[in-house]
Amino acid sequence: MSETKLSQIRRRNDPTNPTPRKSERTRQAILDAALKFLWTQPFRDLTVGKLMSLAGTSRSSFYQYFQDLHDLMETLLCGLEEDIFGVAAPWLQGEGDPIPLLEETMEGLVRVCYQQGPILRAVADAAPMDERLEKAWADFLKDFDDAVTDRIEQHQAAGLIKPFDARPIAISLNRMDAYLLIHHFGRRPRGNRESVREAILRVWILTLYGDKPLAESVPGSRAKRHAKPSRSKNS
Amino acid sequence: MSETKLSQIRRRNDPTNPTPRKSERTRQAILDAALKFLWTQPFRDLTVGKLMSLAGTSRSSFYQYFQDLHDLMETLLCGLEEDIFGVAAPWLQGEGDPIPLLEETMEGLVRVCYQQGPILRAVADAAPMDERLEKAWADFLKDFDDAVTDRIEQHQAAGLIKPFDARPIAISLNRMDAYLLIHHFGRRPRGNRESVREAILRVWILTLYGDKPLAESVPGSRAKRHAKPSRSKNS
DNA sequence: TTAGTATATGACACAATGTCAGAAACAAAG
DNA sequence: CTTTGTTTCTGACATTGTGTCATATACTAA
Repeated sequence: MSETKLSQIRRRNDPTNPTPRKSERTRQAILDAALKFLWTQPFRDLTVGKLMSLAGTSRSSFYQYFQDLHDLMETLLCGLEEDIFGVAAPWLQGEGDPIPLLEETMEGLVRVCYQQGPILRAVADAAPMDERLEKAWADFLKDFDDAVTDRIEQHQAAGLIKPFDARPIAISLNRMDAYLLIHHFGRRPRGNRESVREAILRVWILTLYGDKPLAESVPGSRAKRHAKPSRSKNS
Repeated sequence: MSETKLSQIRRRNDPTNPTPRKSERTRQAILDAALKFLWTQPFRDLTVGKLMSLAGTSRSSFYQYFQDLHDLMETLLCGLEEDIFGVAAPWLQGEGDPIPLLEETMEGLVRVCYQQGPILRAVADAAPMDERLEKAWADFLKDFDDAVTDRIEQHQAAGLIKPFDARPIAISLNRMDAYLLIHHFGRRPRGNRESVREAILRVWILTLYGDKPLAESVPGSRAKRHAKPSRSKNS
């Protein structure tokens, strides 16, 4: 008996298995349904009932896969965190002239958040309602604060950035990013990718490398922009 | 009959009335109870039942005074907004050397939030759960973004601040303030007033007036602080 | 004291959660 | 194809919290 059972378990857990277990398909259906819902409605309107009717199974089966809605959000957050740290690698870890690296990183950040904005928004919305999720969200932010702080300090040691207390600046920049990305990409209709990217990039460069001569090689930035920039008071 | 009725109403609405109406006392008791609760517990644990048992009346009477918990939070937010705009006046509207004005404003901001931190935190926590409150909170933030943006642009016109796009910087600074104030003063035990004040002030001055020689007149800052500042990596 | 209004209360209907025992679907072995 | 053991799904239930309403109680001014 034990051999048989073990082989079943082995097969079942094999990720290359061509026919994934039913449970995996259902689980994915729930995640897809959640995403679909959050593209058009805020997290506060999501209930287990609505979600599962979207996913096409009964309400109670939700609890086979997730403890509750916040647990589900935590799952989505984990995926997002990987993606974001992936695209942030150039500036956080790359070598060479930091400004092109920063451009690449922000380009990627905007791309990822443009695609997954609702997750960002929904997690931020849901976090205060659940202790665990609140912790996960705080850690997520803190990981970025730490990474950015370290990078600033490295660049300061290398003379690329003026010596100031790095952490508050890192926090400031990260909170602005979070606000802008959630605000513009958190729900449909989404804001303009290019303008968000440019706004974020401009502030980072100005804040960190502002005393250096600005490279005009920013891809996508219009040719001349030396006059007082158009006041972007659109909230 | 109409005279009698009117005089009652007049008396009742007179704020200088030595014996305020019962309803006013109850209303205040509810607000006090809410504040007391929020000093020690997060908004997510607040229910109408708990609140009213703290306030000393029955659960259902809550609804005579507020539509729901979010409506109550909105009331608390309004009070806070007044206080904050009050203390922010020096830098936002004052005349003269901007750095002492900024110091005064940040001193006041920290003082007010030290005293009312839980309101700030609870409103921020509760906002995503209610459309109206979300709007009120967004407006609250936007009012600040607007005011700071205007002030930066005025100082830019006067040559006190270098010419850059003011709004993203204003947003960045405001979001950092919100984060730090909520993080350190949003619940007990609260963080250190002085260190928060210094951190915020440093970033604002560095960001806005960074190219100017720094006045060492910051009240409360220790005499010499020219070496690399102690890395404040305490989250 | 009383009349009339203001305030407070308990009972109710409703919505959503999370659990559980049993039903149904599935997949491997005979 | 059937059997058998396991996985997955489901409806019913108990629980918690909300907001409303008719009615009871407590005020206040005359």
